[in-house]
Amino acid sequence: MYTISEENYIKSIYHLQQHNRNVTTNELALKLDTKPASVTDMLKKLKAKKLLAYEKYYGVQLTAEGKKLALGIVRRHRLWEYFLVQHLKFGWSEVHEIAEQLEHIQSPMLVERLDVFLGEPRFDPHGDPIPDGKGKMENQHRISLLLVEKGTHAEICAVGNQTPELLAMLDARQLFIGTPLLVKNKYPFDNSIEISTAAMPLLNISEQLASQLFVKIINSTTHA
Amino acid sequence: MYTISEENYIKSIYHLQQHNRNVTTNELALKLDTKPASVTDMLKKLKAKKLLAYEKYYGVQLTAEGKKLALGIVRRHRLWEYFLVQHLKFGWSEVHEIAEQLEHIQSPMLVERLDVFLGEPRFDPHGDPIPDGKGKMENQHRISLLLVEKGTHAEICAVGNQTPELLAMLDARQLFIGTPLLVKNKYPFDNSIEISTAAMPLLNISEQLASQLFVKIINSTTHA
DNA sequence: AAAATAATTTAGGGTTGTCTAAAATATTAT
DNA sequence: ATAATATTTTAGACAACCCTAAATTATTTT
Repeated sequence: MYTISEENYIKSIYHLQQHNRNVTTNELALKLDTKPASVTDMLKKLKAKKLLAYEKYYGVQLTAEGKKLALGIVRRHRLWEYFLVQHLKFGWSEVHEIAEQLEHIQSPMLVERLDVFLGEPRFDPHGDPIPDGKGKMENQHRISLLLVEKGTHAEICAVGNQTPELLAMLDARQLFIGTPLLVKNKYPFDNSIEISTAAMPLLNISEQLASQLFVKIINSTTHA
Repeated sequence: MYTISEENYIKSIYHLQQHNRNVTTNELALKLDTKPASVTDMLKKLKAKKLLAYEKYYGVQLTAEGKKLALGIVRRHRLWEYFLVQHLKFGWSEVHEIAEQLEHIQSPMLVERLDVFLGEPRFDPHGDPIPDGKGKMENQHRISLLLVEKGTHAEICAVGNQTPELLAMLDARQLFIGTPLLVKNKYPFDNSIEISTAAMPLLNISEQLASQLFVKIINSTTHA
């Protein structure tokens, strides 16, 4: 089994690898709130355990085994988030911190039973897909709100990051996973977007916010 | 906040204190599966944190603050056990190990919401009382099976320890928390007891086993 | 292509919690 | 009451994980 620290490194590398092909020491130190020197130490250790390929000065990638471990951690994290929101009635912005702890509980049987208890959900409360027992996950057909054309009906299905700042902003505007919306206008001046929802008839979304909002297109009236 | 190790020490001291007024270094080392020297080190640390009173060579007792912490840990442990058995369908003999990990998750809000979700249970699946948010717990009217007289109807309400050995034995005999039984005979030769249950019409219980089984008396026909 | 800068690693050290072996203290037996 | 034994503590060390400061390597600028 692996320590909590090791698991956190593997998870962070996995997430960073989604965007950048190659993960650097500094990125990792930033993400893990630690110092580059500490990262180097741990990378050597994880390399020895064959969880990642690490070439001095040239960054890191997960091995197949490392990726498998990462997906297991992500699975646990997202299942617990689902439990916290669905059954314990936490707000979706409050659960991340607690799930960070719960994801490290060691017991394969616990994870499988939790999954069954929850009804084998495919997406967590933030709209992120939950890997199954074999590490497979569904790829939701999602697109950044920035790219949606004027006149399109869509539904929020994920958020790009889970900082408290972003989540607080969405709460205030009553924008949640599953909220339907209509893109009423797009302003090239600042790339902001004007939408309307059931709760909010007119809402201006900044470029920065829109870039973090992912939607599923319901139908388009543009070409009518 | 406290480390997992610190919490484990406090919890073990609490449990040992239930039986022995004064807890010794060796007892603790045995219970925590560690060496006496390590225990001494930790006791000094916990004394400095005012969680216990510790006099060199003369054992340990928890302070009010230490006891409060211990009750908090016991509360978390037993709530999680309840969740694991009630909702995730674990056998009552499988949950201890997992609850040992879950009890260390840090989040007061999580505990309170879990409690509400579970329906604020007063007893865990082993029949042990669950402390409430203030550390209060109900004292079930329980008595060792050894002391029950012949002809008495009773119901199992707790087990004295949770070793896998004991729990496996109870499983095999289909003896669970809540199982009603009748004491048919007591044999002074070896202090064994003969009982009958719905599933098992005639069952001999050794002195060792009976001493670990606690029951609630339903009614007595002895004086008829 | 050399110099300046940025990123990364190494060296040496701290903390927590553990260990073994030896010393100190308490308890029990005679 | 002293000797033998059991318990507990101290001393010194180790592993995991983190740190700072200095050295090394890579990248960017000129």
